[in-house]
Amino acid sequence: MEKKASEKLEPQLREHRDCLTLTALTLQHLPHDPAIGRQRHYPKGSFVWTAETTDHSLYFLERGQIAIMLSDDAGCEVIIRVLKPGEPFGELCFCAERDRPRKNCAQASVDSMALEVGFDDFMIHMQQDADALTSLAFTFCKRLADAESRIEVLSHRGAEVRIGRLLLQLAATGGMTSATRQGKTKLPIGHDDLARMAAMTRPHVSVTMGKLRDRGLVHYDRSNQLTVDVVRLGEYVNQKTRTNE
Amino acid sequence: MEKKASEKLEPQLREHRDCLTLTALTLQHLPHDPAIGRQRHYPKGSFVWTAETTDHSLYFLERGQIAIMLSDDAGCEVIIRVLKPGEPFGELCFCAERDRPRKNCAQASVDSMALEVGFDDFMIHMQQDADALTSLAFTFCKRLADAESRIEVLSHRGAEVRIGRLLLQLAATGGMTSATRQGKTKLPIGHDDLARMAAMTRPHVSVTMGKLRDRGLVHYDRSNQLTVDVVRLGEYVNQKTRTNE
DNA sequence: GACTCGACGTTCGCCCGCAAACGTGGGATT
DNA sequence: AATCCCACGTTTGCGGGCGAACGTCGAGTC
Repeated sequence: MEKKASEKLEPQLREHRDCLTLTALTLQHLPHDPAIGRQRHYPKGSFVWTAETTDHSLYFLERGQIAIMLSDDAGCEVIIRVLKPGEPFGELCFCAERDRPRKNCAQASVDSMALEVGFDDFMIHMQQDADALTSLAFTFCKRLADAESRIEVLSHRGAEVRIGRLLLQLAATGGMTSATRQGKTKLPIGHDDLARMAAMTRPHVSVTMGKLRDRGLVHYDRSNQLTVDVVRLGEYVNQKTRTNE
Repeated sequence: MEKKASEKLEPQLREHRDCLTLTALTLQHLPHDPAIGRQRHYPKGSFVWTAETTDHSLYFLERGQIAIMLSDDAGCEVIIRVLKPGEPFGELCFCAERDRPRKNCAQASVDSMALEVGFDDFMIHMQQDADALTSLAFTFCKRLADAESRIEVLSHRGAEVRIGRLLLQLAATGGMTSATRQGKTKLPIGHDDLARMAAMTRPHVSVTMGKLRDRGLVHYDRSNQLTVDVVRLGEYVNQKTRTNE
């Protein structure tokens, strides 16, 4: 019974984090061979690829931060995923895109370094290294779960629930584990990025965040990072969801 | 130049379909050993698992149709994915769910048969069969692409664009390939299911579909299945997206 | 053929998310 | 210290999506 508190909070999350640490594909699964890829530098704001890019490669982020976003006709608006160092990205198989006119694009949100690997080289290595292949499958699995979480977020039309669930998802996956206390999670993210993730306008995000802050579910101000009270926000969002359905 | 017409329409889709046919994990990748799993029967409307189910297994659909949906507190509302015979489903790794109070659930939309396989048995087989493991990775990849398409669909708030893009996605992935002509795709789906996929209300879907039908972009009536004019609908949706941004 | 059932259609009023424009404060640069 | 720049805040009018309730048509059942 000594694990009661953490079990009550997030038993599956704990298991999930262990799983990720152990099995997700990272830069370390690649052979330490300089010939395996080419190191590239991406200044802040530059694109690794855009909707117009035709050649598909794989990348492993070495330093910095890359955001995968949907490239609207009017520019890249919706953020699908944000990558941290070590993670692979790119068109991980040629299946990734359909015949739709839009594709995604990848933009460096800070100054970044990435290793570009040819798809064929990568597949050859995957077929030779069963551990790496297993890790690749788990990486896909994790991202699929993330994507389905995003689908859940976007399936809610109400602003508070939508932002609330997005914050909960970010706290569960990308959040700084170094919480001040149980259930408080810091999120290094601005309203602008939240708006692009929730497919909302930035002012509306500010209004909604203000409401959540007034209720004491999140904390932030001009000089302090966003902190989410996961437990209370979760309760509020669930109650709000129930009453609206 | 003899492939000009099809290339112009959907070059990547063709490649993608080949890719799927060749590499996606299906029932045929399992060893033909009756001890590998247990065959189960699911009557129409019954659940393979619900939000309350605690044990996680893998399933391969043998006959019928299963829908994976988000289990809202007020029941299952949003359809994430619809499976066809041969496809695997279930908690494909224990990472699938986070600490969020909601989980997904699986409901048989018609009378169905599925093979239940233990996770451990499955993983053992995956580690012994490199081809199956590669196929598993491609299956995840395909579903990740599908999920990201859904994110794109749900990121649009306008009803016509939202329904239009959903129809285009369904036509590109699940649609009957047997088109009457180039660019016309039949979709065996009702307004009710469309509403659950687009996270809209059923009446609003009917209104929106009526508008699209008036414009000649889709065709259907009380006794004829839905047919989508992929090319014209794509043009309309893109134009509509541009003017609104 | 009368019945039921399920799927599609229609209307109306409320609410809320969006757009646009402007205001405010803090931190970094000079 | 003055400046610029960026992130967050706030307001108003408007459009449209939602909810609810009801209507209509076709198909299968007996």
